[in-house]
Amino acid sequence: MSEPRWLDASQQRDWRAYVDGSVRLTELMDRDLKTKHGLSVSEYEILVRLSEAPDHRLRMAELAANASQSRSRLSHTCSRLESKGLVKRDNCGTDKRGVYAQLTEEGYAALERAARDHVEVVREHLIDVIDPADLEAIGRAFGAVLKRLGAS
Amino acid sequence: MSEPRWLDASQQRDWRAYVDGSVRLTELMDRDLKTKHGLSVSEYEILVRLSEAPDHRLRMAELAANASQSRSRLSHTCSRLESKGLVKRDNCGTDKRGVYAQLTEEGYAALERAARDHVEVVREHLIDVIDPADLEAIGRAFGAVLKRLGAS
DNA sequence: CGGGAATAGTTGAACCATCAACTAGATTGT
DNA sequence: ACAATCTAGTTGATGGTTCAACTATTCCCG
Repeated sequence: MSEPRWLDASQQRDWRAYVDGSVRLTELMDRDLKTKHGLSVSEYEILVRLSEAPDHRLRMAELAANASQSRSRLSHTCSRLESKGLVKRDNCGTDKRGVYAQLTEEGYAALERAARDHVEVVREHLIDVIDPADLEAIGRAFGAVLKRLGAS
Repeated sequence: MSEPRWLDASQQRDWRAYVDGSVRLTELMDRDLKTKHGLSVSEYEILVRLSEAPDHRLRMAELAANASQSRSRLSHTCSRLESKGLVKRDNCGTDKRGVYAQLTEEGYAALERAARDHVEVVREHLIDVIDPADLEAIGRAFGAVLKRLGAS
């Protein structure tokens, strides 16, 4: 039960800016995707990961890890996406427990449309308003965070 | 309907690291606060803002803006906090529509306990694992994001 | 003053995430 | 081979968030 090592004033300020800014930014992206394309951020993320996978398909567990979602959440989200016709499930031949999530043509098209708008929002509210060197710093920093988290 | 200005490879990598890292980090903080102190991040944020206000109280609207929450969400969250005895509502004399959210003694004590653990998590998973200059960059960058968002 | 517009805050319903419990198939050890 | 255990994925209940609708009060202005 040692004394906590409090943040100093400048750390406090920077941390607070990050918390507030990222909350507001996520909110904005969420509303934007939802109103213009009927997708939540987590649905969007799923589509992105699938689109980057070979044959546009991934095993559920891999997809969950990839998109930083719990398996349960992925299952629900995937059902929603399936009922919208953007994804379909196939079962895996080699492992009868296994399920592939497969991006449909329609899903790919929806993603392409959404991505165009999305990248514009990301530029307009983050990338174009900060110093390029600061974006690199952000990448470095959160890369380190991921490495730290992965190790635990 | 112009061509979207896609991100280049390095922007893409940095942006992705940020998205993944911040999702995972928030998740971690959430679970930590919830298991150790029975508080969600948004409840915690409310307590923090109140603790920083004069007399430990704020008008609902101001508190909502401060904590980047919708009024509706604040209303619900506040009710929960109230039923836990951490906050109480007082109505405002000068504006009969107005309501003050007031941090209770118990609420302040709970916050103090939670903050000790919380700062440790933030250090261990972000501040202590990144370059101090990168933290400053993060602060600068998200400060700019907030400024951009505030202007819209 | 008085009536319309704006503001403060709450409420309930629908929606999404989380957690624990569950089914079914694979793996391991003896 | 077979029981114990582990992994893949789903499901349903619970609780938090969002959205639209609502009440009550204040502000604005002719």
